[in-house]
Amino acid sequence: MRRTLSLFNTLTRKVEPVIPVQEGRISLYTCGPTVYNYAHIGNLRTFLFQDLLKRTFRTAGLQVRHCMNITDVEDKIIRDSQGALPADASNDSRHAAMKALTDRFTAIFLEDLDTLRIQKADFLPRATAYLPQMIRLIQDLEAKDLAYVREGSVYYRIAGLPQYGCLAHLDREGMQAGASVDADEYERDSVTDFVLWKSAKPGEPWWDSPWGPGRPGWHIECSAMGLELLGERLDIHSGGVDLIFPHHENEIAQSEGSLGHRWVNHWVHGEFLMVEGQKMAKSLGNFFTLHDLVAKGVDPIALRYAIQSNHYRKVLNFSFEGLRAAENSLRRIRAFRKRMEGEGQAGSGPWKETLEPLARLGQAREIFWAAMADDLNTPEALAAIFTLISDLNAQDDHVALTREEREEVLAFLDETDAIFAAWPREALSLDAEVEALIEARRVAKATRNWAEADRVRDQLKAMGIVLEDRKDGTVGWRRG
RNA sequence: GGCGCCGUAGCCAAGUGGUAAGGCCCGGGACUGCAAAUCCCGUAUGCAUCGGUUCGACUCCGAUCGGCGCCUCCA
Repeated sequence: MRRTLSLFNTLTRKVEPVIPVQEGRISLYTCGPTVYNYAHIGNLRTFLFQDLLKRTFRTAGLQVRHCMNITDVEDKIIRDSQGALPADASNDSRHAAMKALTDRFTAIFLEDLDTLRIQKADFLPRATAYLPQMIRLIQDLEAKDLAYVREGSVYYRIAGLPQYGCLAHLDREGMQAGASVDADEYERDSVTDFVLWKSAKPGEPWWDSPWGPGRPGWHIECSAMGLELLGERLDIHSGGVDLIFPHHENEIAQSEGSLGHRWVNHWVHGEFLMVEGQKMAKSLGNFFTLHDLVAKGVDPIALRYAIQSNHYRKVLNFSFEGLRAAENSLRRIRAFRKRMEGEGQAGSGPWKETLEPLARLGQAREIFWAAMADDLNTPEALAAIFTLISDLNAQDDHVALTREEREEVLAFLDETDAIFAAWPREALSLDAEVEALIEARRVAKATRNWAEADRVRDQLKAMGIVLEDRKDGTVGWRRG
């Protein structure tokens, strides 16, 4: 079945249902990384939120065409890649140096996505592969008198677009007051006009263009690639809140200036992440990349859960205590899954409120989806899972669920895991060594050799296998 | 100066006009050889503060205090 989801739209500042332009198919553009360094957990929060968004739509029965750009030409990339080159280095060698840096960090970024079980976009275009499209778009804006040339650079004339400021909800006067003047862009008609094409300065890699050697401005790549790969009417465009202005406002100016009509229906932005109550900053020593945390022994999936269990539009305070809570919460869900995979134990007397497990499950599923459909309310959706677990655990203690009921519950866990990717089905088989140890412990226990039984149990625990003795004498296990 | 957000138990957090979901942690009990897992019981007379509206407010309005964001590169 296909469900309709609602999301907060930055354009209107209201939660609105997402009605795809093409029924059942969502086009999604998300602003990707600038690949000049390791992604930090703040960046990754945004990508994790977008993964949640995408997986929720897919699990809700919609197709999603997702495009995420890889920004591989930009000031910081140039700064970090050109330092070792001589002043008279050729343009080819400058490009090669830039590409070496961006190739390296693109690969690392893609690994990070895998580590966090973030599904890769259907399109991952690199900006440098779309120069012709960007140049064409700028020419089109020029033809429409929305762009002008100054000394080899091209600027967007925001005075030409009435709706400029609609996304950030800024009026022109307010912008004038706050705008600062970039020293080397003083030649613009208005300080709030932004650059579409930057003329090359000495020491920078460049491309040929109708305006001479230069490189694209930051905003133009998203418009050009979004238009090229997803089309003239996008359902959703997303990024971090910091991109609302100027980046997304400028994307709207470029795309809608060229198209002459609305480009994106739903703008969705994820909030920031703080660390232990403070803004994340290298100077505060609280700046973490995924690699830093993994090196500290953090389970990346616990990080995924810690981030996704908070609402995406609220500032998230990352902490190691929160990470621990996430690990423990996951343990509870996974233990429940394991229990449902096994058989029920003999009941121990009457239970005060016998449930109809399938009805209870259906109720949990509805609450879960109502919460997710309401602007991705993950705290409430997860609460529906936890109360279900609590009720069914209690039920199963007294009147064991049938095999069929257990399978239905597992199907719901699969369904929710398709979104959260944190409690997957795991291989039921164990390797021979573990099997042998479990048997050795069973024998020791049967002969009341408690010391040996405990020793083997500890040994297994060190190997990541936790044993659980059941009432009927059998022994269960789980990874922990 | 302009625009906007947030303040709910030790920690995280939902709710947003009808009398406080959920998770983590913690205490007591059951089960167990001991554990683990699980179950049962308990844990905010109160939702930053002070006023107001209302039969009734954590939820609406106003003020105050505290924290944060954007207006400039930034997830």
